[in-house]
Amino acid sequence: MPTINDVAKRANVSPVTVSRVLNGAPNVNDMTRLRVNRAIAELGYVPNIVARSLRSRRTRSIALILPDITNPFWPTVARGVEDAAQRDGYTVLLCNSDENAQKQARYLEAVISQQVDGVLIAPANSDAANLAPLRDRAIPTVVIDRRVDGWDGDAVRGDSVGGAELLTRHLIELGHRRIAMLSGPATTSTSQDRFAGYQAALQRAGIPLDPDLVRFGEFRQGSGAEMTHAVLALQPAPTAIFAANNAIALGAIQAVGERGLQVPQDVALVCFDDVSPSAQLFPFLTVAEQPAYQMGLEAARLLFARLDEGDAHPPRLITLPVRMIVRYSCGSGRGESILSLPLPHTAVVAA
Amino acid sequence: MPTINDVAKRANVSPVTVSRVLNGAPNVNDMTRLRVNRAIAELGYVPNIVARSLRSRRTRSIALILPDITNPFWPTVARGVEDAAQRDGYTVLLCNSDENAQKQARYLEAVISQQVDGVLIAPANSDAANLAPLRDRAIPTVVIDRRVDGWDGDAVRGDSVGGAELLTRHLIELGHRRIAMLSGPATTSTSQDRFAGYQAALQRAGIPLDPDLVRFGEFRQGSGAEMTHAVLALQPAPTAIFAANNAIALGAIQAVGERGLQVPQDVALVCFDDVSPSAQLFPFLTVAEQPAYQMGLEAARLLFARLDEGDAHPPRLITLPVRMIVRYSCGSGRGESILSLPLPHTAVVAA
DNA sequence: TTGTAAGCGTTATCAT
DNA sequence: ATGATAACGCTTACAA
Repeated sequence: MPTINDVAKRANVSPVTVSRVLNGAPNVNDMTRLRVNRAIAELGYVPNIVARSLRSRRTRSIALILPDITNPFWPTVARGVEDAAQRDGYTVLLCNSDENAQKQARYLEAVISQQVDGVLIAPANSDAANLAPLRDRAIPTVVIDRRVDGWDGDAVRGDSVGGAELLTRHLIELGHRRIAMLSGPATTSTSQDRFAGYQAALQRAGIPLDPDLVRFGEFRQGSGAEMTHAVLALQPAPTAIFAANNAIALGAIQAVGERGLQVPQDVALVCFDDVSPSAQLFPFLTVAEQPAYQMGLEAARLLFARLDEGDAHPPRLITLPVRMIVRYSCGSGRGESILSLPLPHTAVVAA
Repeated sequence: MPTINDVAKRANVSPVTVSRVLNGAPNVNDMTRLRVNRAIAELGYVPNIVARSLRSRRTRSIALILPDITNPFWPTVARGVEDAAQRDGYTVLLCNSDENAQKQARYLEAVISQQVDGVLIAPANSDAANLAPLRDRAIPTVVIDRRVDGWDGDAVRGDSVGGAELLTRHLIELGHRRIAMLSGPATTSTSQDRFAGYQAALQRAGIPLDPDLVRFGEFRQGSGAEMTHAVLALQPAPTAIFAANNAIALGAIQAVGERGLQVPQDVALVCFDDVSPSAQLFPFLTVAEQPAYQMGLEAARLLFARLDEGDAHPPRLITLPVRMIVRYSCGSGRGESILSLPLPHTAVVAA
């Protein structure tokens, strides 16, 4: 592996000059720059980022810590982050915490050890203690998708409360009164907020909350199936289900099928997050779609801005609008129509 | 950020001794080790991997370069890699080449620059020139899922030919004679091999190959939909479709629906790779499932073995068996039965 | 069992 | 516009 010194010798300059060329410093003679670039090409030289980072104390890398890489929502967020990072010349370390606070803690230590310049994290739960290693070292951090109690730093979230309220209201308007709410862990803010929206919609419609119809589990298909079986066994059973995310909704569809019933004929279903990429295949599934790609993009931008500016600005919170996509099929069941509504009572808020 | 020197001072030892404790060297006095560990804990010291890597010339990181992170097949592979890596204390850099040779080249340069110890790659195409930077620098590499012409290094693949033949034969046994083959880029070996298996099955059944029924596009839903529309517009139209991967199959389902038809009533469909996690939702879809998780696991193990052994062993090729899952529904369409067949003529081959 | 010295490849700083 | 020097934090090699 050729080093900067090899390049310097071949170009008859000092290593410092090569470094200047590599970093696009303005004060380099055009001829010199040419010679250096030729030497770089001839040797197939690639800078050693490890050495650069050690000296410059910046790695131009960020960590992206996600709770579940097998849920298509998160890879979409990741692509937004990647695209933003690529534009700014940052490398993304993608970590999968598996919704597990311990695994998340291990990854945090790992990426601190890797000297990442900043961290994007969708935390496994809303306990700020889990983020202490970041705060202690003053590592710029943007929290994605979820609230963390007592943490006031940069954050990007979808409007969980508003979206949940809208979905629930939709079911109510269709005539449903026994609506089950199948949610993720009670310790995540998205579970809490979507439950709050559900509760608000019921209250506004004068429908009493039946605690039996509210379940907290995991944001996974298996958990969704279990919870669905549980609520469908109730007497009387709910006529509609609100799934707090796409994986839970898939579990619901599965469980409904296992009981010899069908969505939407026998049980109505709505959910948060789209079930992409196969969304078109469920023309009956009304969803509150969060702009996943944009969420990643905005979060990364926020982080890069913070890395540039330091603590000049106060923390920023970006709340992204959620749009409800009402899908319904007509006639034979093969028709497809998508009705897309902008959410009136949400907006991008800079706090 | 405390350094190894801070720890050394607090524990009244030299930095070298701290380094020994960190790396689990055997020749350290128990009392000393205790003092050092206490100092580490008290200071909240985390080793600087950048400095360690610069000196030791090993980063304990590997790159995983995948063609499409939004296809659930690849995240599953990634989880296998991650799990193997975590066990061996390696960090995985996940890169998404987007099936794009240029983007792949940029990522290769980036991870070389990052000094990764090794690379796992599912190459965007079968041209060995794309992997030259790895070969030139003698960076241990394992090629996943796809062949690279003229590259003889470690590799892990599924049995594309056998799986394709099995799927095609299945359709033939169901009575189909006009079977469309919708594939990915002709430059990827998986497209080529699956086409070869398709061809072999037709030939064995004495069915002439109709070039109009064979299409090469991209491994994406959109491409699958386009190709489906194209072949369904033929006169006479095919009665069955073999999709070369899950995304193409989803596109086929979509396009069939858009034409007012249904799978499997109007058009039969089989595909390579499962459409997980929504597999249960398509109880009609017969697939050739590659063991994605295991593929990642084996590939990582192969790489770690290579990193340990150097070039002691000749290149190893692991071909993983593909299992065909025949799904069929009875009666109302809600029944689910899965018939799983081990593939008789495939095996793990160590070459 | 522990320590000293040197150096990994780059860039910050200061000088010319 | 270019160069000399030192330093980033750690581990290797050697010494005690």
